[in-house]
This record gives sequence, C-alpha cells and structure tokens, in this order.
Amino acid sequence: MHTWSGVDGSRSAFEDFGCSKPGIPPSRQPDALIAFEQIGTRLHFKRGQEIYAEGDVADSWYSVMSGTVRICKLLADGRRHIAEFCFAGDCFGLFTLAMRAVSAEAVGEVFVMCYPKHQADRLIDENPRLARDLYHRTVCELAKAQSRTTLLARLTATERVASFLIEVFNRGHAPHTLNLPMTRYDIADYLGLTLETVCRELSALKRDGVIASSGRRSTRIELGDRDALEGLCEAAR
Amino acid sequence: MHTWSGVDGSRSAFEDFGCSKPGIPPSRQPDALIAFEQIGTRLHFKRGQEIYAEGDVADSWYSVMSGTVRICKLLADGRRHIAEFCFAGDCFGLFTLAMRAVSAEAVGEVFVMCYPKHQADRLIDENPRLARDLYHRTVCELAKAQSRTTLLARLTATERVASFLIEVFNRGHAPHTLNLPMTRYDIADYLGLTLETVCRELSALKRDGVIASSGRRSTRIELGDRDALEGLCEAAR
DNA sequence: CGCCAGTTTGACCAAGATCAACGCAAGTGG
DNA sequence: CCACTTGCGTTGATCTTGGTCAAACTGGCG
Repeated sequence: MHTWSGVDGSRSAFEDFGCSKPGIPPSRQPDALIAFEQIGTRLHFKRGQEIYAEGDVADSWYSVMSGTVRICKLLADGRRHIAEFCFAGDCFGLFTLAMRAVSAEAVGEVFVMCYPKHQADRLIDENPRLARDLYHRTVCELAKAQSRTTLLARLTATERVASFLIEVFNRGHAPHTLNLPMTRYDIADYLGLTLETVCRELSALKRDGVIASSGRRSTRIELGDRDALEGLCEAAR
Repeated sequence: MHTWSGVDGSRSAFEDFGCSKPGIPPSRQPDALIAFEQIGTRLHFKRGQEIYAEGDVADSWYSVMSGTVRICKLLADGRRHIAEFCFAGDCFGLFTLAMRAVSAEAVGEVFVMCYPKHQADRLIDENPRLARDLYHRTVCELAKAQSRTTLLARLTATERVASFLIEVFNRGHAPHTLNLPMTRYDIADYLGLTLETVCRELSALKRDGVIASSGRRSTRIELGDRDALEGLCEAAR
C-alpha cells in the first residue's frame, strides 16, 4: 500500500515480465505473465539498425532479450547525445510521451520483445501491482536521469569515464571482466566527450594498471583495481 | 483509459490541487481538493534556507505558492549542480525514492504548501484520476530531465544560456519581460558553467541587443529579439 | 592482399575555467 | 548620517582541459 511515490523493497512485478536482470529467475509467475508473453513479438535487428525513430508514434515498448540498444538524441547540426544504453533484461520506450523524442538503435546484433502499448495498457489497468510497479520503475529512471545530469554538468573527463566503467561493471555479471559492446564513439556521446578523450582516459587507466584490455577491438576489459577506479569518482559518491 | 504510458490532452487533475500554472483557474474543483487542502501546511522559508536535505526521509512533498526553489546536488568536494528551479505553481519532492538524493533550498523569500506523503498517498490510492495524473507528471519530468542531459552533454555555453532564457521566458507570464530571482552562480550551477561564463554570455547578448537588463542587480531582463535568441539554440530544437 | 572500420597517439587549438581586480547597491553599526 | 562591510555582478588576463586535426596502427573480411 502507499507505494505510489516511495519505494518499498518488494520484488518488482515487472521482473516477471521479461524485464528482470538475467540470472534472477522469475520465481512464481502470475497469470498475467502468460498474457504479457502472448502480446509480445520477438524482433531482430542488425548492427546500427533503427528500432524506432525520433518523431514516431510511441505505440509500443520493448525489452532487450540479447544485445545492446542505444537511445539517441540527434541535434539539427549532427551532434549526437546517447541518453542511455539498454542491456539484456532492460526495458526501453516505456516511460514516454505520445511521440518519441529520441530514437533507439541496435549497437550490435539485437533481439528484443516488442509489446503493443494498447494491449499492455489494458493489462496494466487490470493489474494494480503492475501499475504500481510501472510507476516505481519510472521514478527509478528519473533518479538515474538526474544523476546523469550531475555527471554531465560537473564531473571531469576522468571521472566520467571511471563512472561509466563502474556503471557497466555493476550491471554486468562478472565482477572483474566485461565486454564493451559499444564503440568509443558511442561512449563519448554518452559521456558528453569526444572519442579521442575517451580513448586517452582509457589508455591512462591501462597505463596505471587500473584496467587492462584485450580481445579484438579492445572490447574485453579486465578490472585490475576496483578501489582505484572508485577512488577516481568518489567526489560524485 | 489507457493513459498509463501515454499522454492524453486532458487537463491535469493535479492542476486542481495547487499545482496549476498561475493564471489557469481551477474551473470545477472536485471533492478531493478539499481533502488535499486540508492535509497541506503552509510553510515559509527565507533566502538560502534549506527545505529538505540530501539523505532526509522523503515523507512529504511540496508545491510552490510564491518565490523560487532550487533543487541541488552537492558533490563531496563542494562542486554543486542545480537539477531544477521550481517557480510558483510547480511541485517538487514528489517523484522520489524513499530517501532524498538532492536537497531543496529557497532561492529568495518562499512560501510552499507541504503535504505529508502518507496522507497524500491515501488520496491517490482512492482516486484513479489522481494516480494517472501523477504518473503523467512523472513521465513529463523524465522527458525534461532527458532534454537537460542533452543540453549538458552537447550544447555550447552560448546555447545553454540562450536555452535557459527561453525556458524561463516561456514559463513566465509576460512574453518580453522577466525577473530572474536566482544569482549568476545559481544559473551557472544549473547550466554546468561558471558564473563568469554566464556573465560574459549575458553581456554578449546585451551587446548584441538580444536582451536588455535593468533593475537592481540586473535581475530584470527585457527580451529585445526573441528570434535571435531562438536562433542561438535552434540546433537543439 | 588491400580495404575498411574502429582505435590509438601526437601536435596544436580554443572554449571555457581560474584568478584577480574593481564596481555597485544594500545593509550595518557607530 | 556616514564609514565599513558584504554579496553579487562585471570585466580582463592567463591557464587548462578537453576538442580538433591528422597520421599511424590493428584486426577482420571480401
């Protein structure tokens, strides 16, 4: 009760609907799950393909099955900002006005589930637990967006890159190893930097033994010294 | 119906509860209004006073009666970011997790209404229209936060200051005149700049006849050339 | 093999930050 | 009422961070 504008510790009803972090098994699946799965369509996108565009009618939402999706805002003169990366288990296109203000693109090979909004809304209207959960998720999203504004307004390049690495390490499964699916260009547009600056910061971290990279295109990152990495963005807590 | 994750054009139920833009009269006030007004307390704060602090339990929310409130995030080493300015008619402290991640402070003399969360939640639980409306407001807030991330990530100092002026002009009542209640320092912390840069950008706008300032402490801003101002941030649309 | 897309590094540049001085109006206390 | 202080705004000089431009490198792939 009274969970509209606060957070209880309870498990998210949405986790049962394909939005859970991988590895968290949907313990007991309520009836609504069947309905939700029935209304979903499995879609496939290739590297760089657009899932939806700025200006589109927002008539469906998505959850990532596998791969990574980037949420982009393009300025009139070509400057780009990436608002968010969505990994397996994340939802996107959900907390939105009637028209898309941003586009969604596949970073690499991606499989998503697509849920038509009008059907999803009916399920939500019928299920107060889902509705509360949706609200809770939106508030979490808002908190995340606000902490990103602080990062962009006040952190240095070093702190931004360090925060980014900690963020993706925390979201991944392995505590000390990580596959970066996106390019340096994507990371730069996410952090409000240039790809060269991102590169230099990563090189500095490698030089200092904080991280190590391997694999083709340096996509595989090994975390050498988590404390050092956290120390680099401790000001931001 | 089905307004959970989209926007209908209908008037906000919240507007009837002290959250309306000034000037929009609450046409017909439903019964719930009486209840909402009964649970509110009128509070007064002086310039610089803290309304709530980072780390506080979020057990109430607020609407601004008069004056301006700034929502602040303080970093460990003293850097500050202002996430938002709230003017008369705005709500704040509403879309939040259990604990405050930011603080709220009075920019000048401020009167606010304070609503205890547990009582407000009960009203919301009993009133589906209110609940939907709350959700809609949260989604709007999220959209605003996201467009602010783009501003901070990719716009130049000139563009940021121009966007800021347009934003406050659009929120004010008069189309060509405006009172800036906050200091240059506040504006800088909102835009991710320094106060000197804000000052220089404003001086440049004055020099070019886009705006004019008067009054004590240059708080009164006259808009000379709206097209020019909009042109300065057209890239951001 | 040669091309392509992405990464890395270096040299140089510029936007904006920092440091500093001064102006100006509103208190404040004698 | 006036000297003094305080807080904010403005402007200039200089510096630094991160951007821009350019070249070399790397591994994958047709």
